[in-house]
Amino acid sequence: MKSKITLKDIAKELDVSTSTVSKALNDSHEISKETKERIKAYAKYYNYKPNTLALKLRSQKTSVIGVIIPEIVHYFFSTVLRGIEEFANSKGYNVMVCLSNGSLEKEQLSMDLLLEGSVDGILASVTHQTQQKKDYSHIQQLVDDKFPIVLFDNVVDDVRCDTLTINDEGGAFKATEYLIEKGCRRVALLAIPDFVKIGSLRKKGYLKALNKHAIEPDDDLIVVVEPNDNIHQKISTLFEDSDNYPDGIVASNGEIYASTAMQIAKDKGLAIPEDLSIITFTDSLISQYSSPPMTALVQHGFEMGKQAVELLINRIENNTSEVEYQRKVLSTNLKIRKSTR
Amino acid sequence: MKSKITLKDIAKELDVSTSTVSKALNDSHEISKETKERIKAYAKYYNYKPNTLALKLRSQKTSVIGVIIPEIVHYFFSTVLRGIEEFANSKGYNVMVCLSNGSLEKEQLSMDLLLEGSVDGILASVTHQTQQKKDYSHIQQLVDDKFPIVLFDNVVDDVRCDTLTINDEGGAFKATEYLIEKGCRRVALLAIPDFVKIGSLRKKGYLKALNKHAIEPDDDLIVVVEPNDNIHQKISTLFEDSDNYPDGIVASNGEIYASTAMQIAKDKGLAIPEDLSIITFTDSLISQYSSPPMTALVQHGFEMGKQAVELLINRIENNTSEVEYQRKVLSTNLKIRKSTR
DNA sequence: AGTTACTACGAAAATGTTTTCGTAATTTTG
DNA sequence: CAAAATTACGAAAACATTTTCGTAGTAACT
Repeated sequence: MKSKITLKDIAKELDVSTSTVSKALNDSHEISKETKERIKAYAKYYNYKPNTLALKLRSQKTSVIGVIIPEIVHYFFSTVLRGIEEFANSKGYNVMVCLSNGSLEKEQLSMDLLLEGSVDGILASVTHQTQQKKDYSHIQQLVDDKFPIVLFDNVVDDVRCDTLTINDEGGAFKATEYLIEKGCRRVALLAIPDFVKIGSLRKKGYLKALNKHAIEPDDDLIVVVEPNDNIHQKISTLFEDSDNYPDGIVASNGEIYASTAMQIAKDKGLAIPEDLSIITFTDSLISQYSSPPMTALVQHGFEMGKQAVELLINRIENNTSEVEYQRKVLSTNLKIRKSTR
Repeated sequence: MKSKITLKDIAKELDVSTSTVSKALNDSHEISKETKERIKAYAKYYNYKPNTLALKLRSQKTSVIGVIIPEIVHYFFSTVLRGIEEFANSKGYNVMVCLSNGSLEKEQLSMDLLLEGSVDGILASVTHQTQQKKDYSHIQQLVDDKFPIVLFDNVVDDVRCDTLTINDEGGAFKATEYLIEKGCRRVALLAIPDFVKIGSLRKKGYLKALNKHAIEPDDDLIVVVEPNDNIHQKISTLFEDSDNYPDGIVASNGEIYASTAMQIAKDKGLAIPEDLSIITFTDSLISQYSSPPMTALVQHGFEMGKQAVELLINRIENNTSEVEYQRKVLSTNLKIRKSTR
């Protein structure tokens, strides 16, 4: 790589001091017009670019935001990342991504890495494993150090820091109630294990809706899909007894599950939405392009990314470490398609 | 944020020089065992972490790789990014992402940003707009400066640098030939405009396969979908004349198009795959979860990301600026599902 | 005893900036 | 015309490291 020209080079060549050059390029009033012009012309001619590393060291600011997410090949997370990138960029920040790939260990590693002064702040969605093991020490440590951090989507309550979530409970409630209002009486829930925060919240919303409409919850209608389960087999349990098929499904764990359920139902000869209505959490391309296209709870990922950055930059720039942390909740809305009556 | 302890702090407290502290922590033989132990103990107790920025400035190395991609909410690109992240991490690099969002201007901006010394090298897939305008000056400039850069997926040939692509021509050929061998005689192509490199290559492969099997190409069977087209309407032109329906479709522009075509065909009463076979480029969740699941050309995104990083790190670390650039091509393979006979 | 070698450390330079402060030279003011 | 103010610049510190080189003191060899 071609070595770059520095302030010192310019100074030597033009027989002035580096401070003069620096000031001239920064348009300081301390420097005479002629000198400024001379220096600027020279700098421009040799395509001088200040060394970012030096600037960062000097200012003790990296202008980089670290993002830690469990996965990237994932519609919701990539949408959030898009929001993060766009908004961060508009504020003069760059984005560094670290994928935890569902592993607590990698999550901790990433934090350590980012912490070693590479970023001004961290945006993170914790992995399921972290929640399962309830090991939040790496996050707690950041908070103790007053390092700017904002948790989004899958957050932990035990740590006092800014968080941004979607209204999981409300969304599940909304979806379930919609099905009930459309006449469903046996609404099943494809659930995420309770130890995952969003899992327990969505289940809560589901139960609340049943309760409001005086429908007795039926344990057989709640299928919890664990990490290593065979999805197809697990969901098939809903369709074992042909006298007791569900007439509605809320797939709180997303479209892959919803789609699988739809396929199983079709194979059993059920018509959708006539015999069975399905609503999925998270609205990606699968739900849009399945047949029939699925009614979905849309989570505004882009908006979430944007607002998360907003919170974070606020922490970073206003040194608001003493200010009470915020817990923001984004609402979801139901996008009605053809998988519901 | 809590201010961190520095070498100087330790030195002052322990009444030695900063160089001694530095050497002690780096286990230099110049320092006596007792002094080392004293210093290390102190450093550990106060959780000393060297300031990364200072290290980077000193070593003139950021250990960061910049990635510029057109989109992130995109199965293929996110998969590539996953490969990049994982492999880069294993080599001690972090990943900075910049999204060009399909705009040449943003692409240039991102390069400028990254160039200002924030990264050791750049990995980029150029946007369609860049190829359309044939403005490669920002890339050429990097190459002229001998800045490490590797282009992947959508590359430009006019610039002499390492590239990594999938075998677009071969893939399209393979897909088309497969359909012909299964008995299709009217194979349509959903095409990307010719100015996009991968678009012209895929079309070439398609035509080659027709030629090999002595099938006369029919312009009516080649539908070029331009950026602002109404996809549904454009693809529908294939199904205007019921006497001349295609019996095979190669969706070189991906699953959304394949899926739309499938929907249109179904609406026209065609059975898939009996009446119409469909193969899609890029294999994401849509093709897996559509009904029927689609036969697809799988592009090994993860592998591409990994190899791209490999090439780049090689350039960075071995100062191989004089070495001839490489053009690697990754093969694709056909994943047979239910959308083809 | 005189030379050499080694040990254990410190001073200073180097990475590339910005910024504070000091100061000649000039200009303005009363 | 002397004092004050302004202009235009440079020296040096600061950011936090690593590394080269120098050296005092001791140990080892001939």
